[in-house]
Amino acid sequence: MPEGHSVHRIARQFDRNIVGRRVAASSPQGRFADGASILDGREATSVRAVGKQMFLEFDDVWLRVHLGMYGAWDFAGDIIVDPTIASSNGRMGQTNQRGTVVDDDNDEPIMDAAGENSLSSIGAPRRARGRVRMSEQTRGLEEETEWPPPVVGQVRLRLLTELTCADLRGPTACQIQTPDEVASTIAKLGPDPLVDDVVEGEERFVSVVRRKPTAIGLLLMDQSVISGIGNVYRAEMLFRARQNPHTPGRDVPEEIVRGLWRDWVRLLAIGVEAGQMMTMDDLDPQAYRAAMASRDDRHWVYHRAGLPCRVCGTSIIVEEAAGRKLYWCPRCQA
DNA sequence: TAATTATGACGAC
DNA sequence: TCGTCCTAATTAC
Repeated sequence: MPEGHSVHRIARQFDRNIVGRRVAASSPQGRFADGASILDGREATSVRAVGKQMFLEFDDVWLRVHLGMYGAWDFAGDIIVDPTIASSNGRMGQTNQRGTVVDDDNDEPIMDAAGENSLSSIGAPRRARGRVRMSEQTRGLEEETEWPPPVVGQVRLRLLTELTCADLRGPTACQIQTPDEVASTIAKLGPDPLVDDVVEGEERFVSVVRRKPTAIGLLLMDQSVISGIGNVYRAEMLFRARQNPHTPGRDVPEEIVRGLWRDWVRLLAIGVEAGQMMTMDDLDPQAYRAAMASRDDRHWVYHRAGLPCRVCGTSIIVEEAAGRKLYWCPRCQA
């Protein structure tokens, strides 16, 4: 599910609700029993997101989590909500003070603990009043009577504070790291606009891409070249730049490469604030609303194989590239 | 009930 | 380039 924007949002949830608190850690599923026992009873001291990975610090012990293709964190309990997170769903500038929801596949509907969806206030985040549960299945918050919440499905790791429960399932990576190991993991990653200086990041990205014979469509997905881009953003960014995915990096004009980086800076920031991958922001508001209303209609090319290109009408094509589906318009991106 | 799918990444050839 | 791992929802039969 997650590309970079989701991971930064999840890190903010940890910052609000877990950091600064002691946790009871367990592995209901059993596959992270050793790691959980190391974390159990410790206080979370900080959290970092870099690209698609999150690092949660417990003093000198770090937890590294990579959600992979279908990993997810579910939060339950009394949850302090980041006002900027809560202000998504087309209601930018408003603050839902009672609750929010984690990513579902494509967006994050907002509801509060009472099932309403229109609370608004500006200011510091407040604690949810009732006991609530956020999940992807329910797409909202619902009253929770049991505490701690019953374990549902394959929970690799459960972190429980007095108020909050965070359940991790399906991660592709979940491990304990030393500070050195964290540093080494991060050192292997390409620039992340929300972590690195954007000017330095641009230079790093441009110099690598402009040296490589590898197709630009592959380079954008390469986490050592640029952090946080996944299959959806890859396809959308290439369309926005009208770039052929097969052009070798070194043959892509420098200004286009710089444009790709700057587009990622913009899209990531928007994605983090909005809680969804907004890649059609250059559409006019009405067309945009119409596009967003339909679930299958919110991208330029992603998941649109066989459908007419929104710009030129040509059939969007899909091909397999390094085991992933690559969507693009053969005419606009000739 | 089984097959298919997914916004990822790794290691073996 | 292929197989493999991780999980759950959706679709097909």
